[in-house]
Amino acid sequence: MIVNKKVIFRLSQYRKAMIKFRDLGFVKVFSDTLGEAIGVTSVQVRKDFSLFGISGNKKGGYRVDLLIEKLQILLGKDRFQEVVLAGAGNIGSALIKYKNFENESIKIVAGFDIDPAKINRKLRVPILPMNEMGRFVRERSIKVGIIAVPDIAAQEVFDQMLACGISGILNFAPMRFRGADSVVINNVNLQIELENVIYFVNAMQKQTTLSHGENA
Amino acid sequence: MIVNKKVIFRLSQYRKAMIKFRDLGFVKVFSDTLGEAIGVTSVQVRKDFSLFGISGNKKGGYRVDLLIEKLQILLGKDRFQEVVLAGAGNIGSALIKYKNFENESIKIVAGFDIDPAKINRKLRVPILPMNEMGRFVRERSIKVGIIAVPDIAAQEVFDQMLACGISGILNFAPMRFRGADSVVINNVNLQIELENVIYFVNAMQKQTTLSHGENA
DNA sequence: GAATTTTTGTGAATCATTTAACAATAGTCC
DNA sequence: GGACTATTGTTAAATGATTCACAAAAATTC
Repeated sequence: MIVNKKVIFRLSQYRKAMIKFRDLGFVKVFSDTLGEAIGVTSVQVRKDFSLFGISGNKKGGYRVDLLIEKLQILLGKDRFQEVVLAGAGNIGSALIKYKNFENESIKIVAGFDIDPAKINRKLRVPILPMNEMGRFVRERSIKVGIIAVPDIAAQEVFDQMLACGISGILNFAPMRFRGADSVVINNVNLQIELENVIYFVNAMQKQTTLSHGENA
Repeated sequence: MIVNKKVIFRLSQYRKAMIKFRDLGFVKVFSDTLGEAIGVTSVQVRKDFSLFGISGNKKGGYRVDLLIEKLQILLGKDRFQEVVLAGAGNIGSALIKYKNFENESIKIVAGFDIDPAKINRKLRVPILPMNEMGRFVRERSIKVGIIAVPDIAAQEVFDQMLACGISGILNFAPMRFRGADSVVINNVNLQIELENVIYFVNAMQKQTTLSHGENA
């Protein structure tokens, strides 16, 4: 089955909302409640679910526990997912310290950096030299990596990750990789995200100014 | 004109690519070169440009300098954009230290936090008490804020930001805000991004396993 | 237990985005 | 300077995503 990223993104959101509902004591939930929780229509919810063979009960909605379980399995949250991180700079370190991951069965098991000053094998999440990444990843058959190195270094780190069998990457370097077919890449470009906000804020302001102008 | 987020996102990418081309000494660039640089078709590039009245020359492509200038203006990069940040935790601090912003005429002018231990007015980007945010933002007529506080605190910070005139938000808290109409919000949900990568990696692996099974 | 209500699930319709097709035109070659 | 080529800009077609409309079924009411 070919599904697009957005659908899976919504599944994650559904899951999160469902957990909130469960913690509030809900036993059942309807597609419109769930939709409202994440900002989509009830039809969207049902369409998404039908794609994965998730079904509810006419008039009875969806059972919270069963739904969560199905989403967990779909999203691979039934077991810990080990992830490595390249680049122990600002963002890299922030991610390592980011608590939410561990609650969510994602574990950054090691960071890697070229800077010898950053190496520290004693940490809960050790920071190891870049050149040990290959062996580490292969030994543990890790499949997912985070790239948080400066863009100059990113392509090389990317190549190394591919070479040692990583097939999914969360990338914070503001660039596009060569040889990126057959790998899953999610790019997070903070600068562009912020630029985007700024554009729309400015556009709104122009809009307002214009309207005022028209009234004057 | 109503444009969607993705188009503006691409404009940012075009701009970045163009700057790279300029630095490489290019004087002109064609839509297919530019498209390839960011991973879209040449038609997409021209369509996007035509939306904003950016035109090139038949057979001659686009002049690098003029194109950059137009994109700069469109994206509000012709002047510094001041931004405040709420939450000086892991991600907040990383953002404050993030060098790329300043090169790109985005300036985080202050961080705000409730934790007294984090307050430091002497820093290049001072960390101030949360309750000073309103006045600060109003005095400087800042329009864009970053939310990097834990999700429990996020709604309140959001309300405060709106109250003091902020109309665009980059949000790192994994949640949806109440009363979010008439504000631009870009959500960055690191957990979901990673979860997404994990899903597709797992899906790929299942795919492979299945195919092998079929062959056996 | 029939009628009514509520909610799911889905095929068709709409809406949005991307790609294809091609005319227009500027430059290049001979 | 006429023929040829490369590239833009745009209209139309195709594809993709979302919403509408409604049938089916379960629960509730009378």
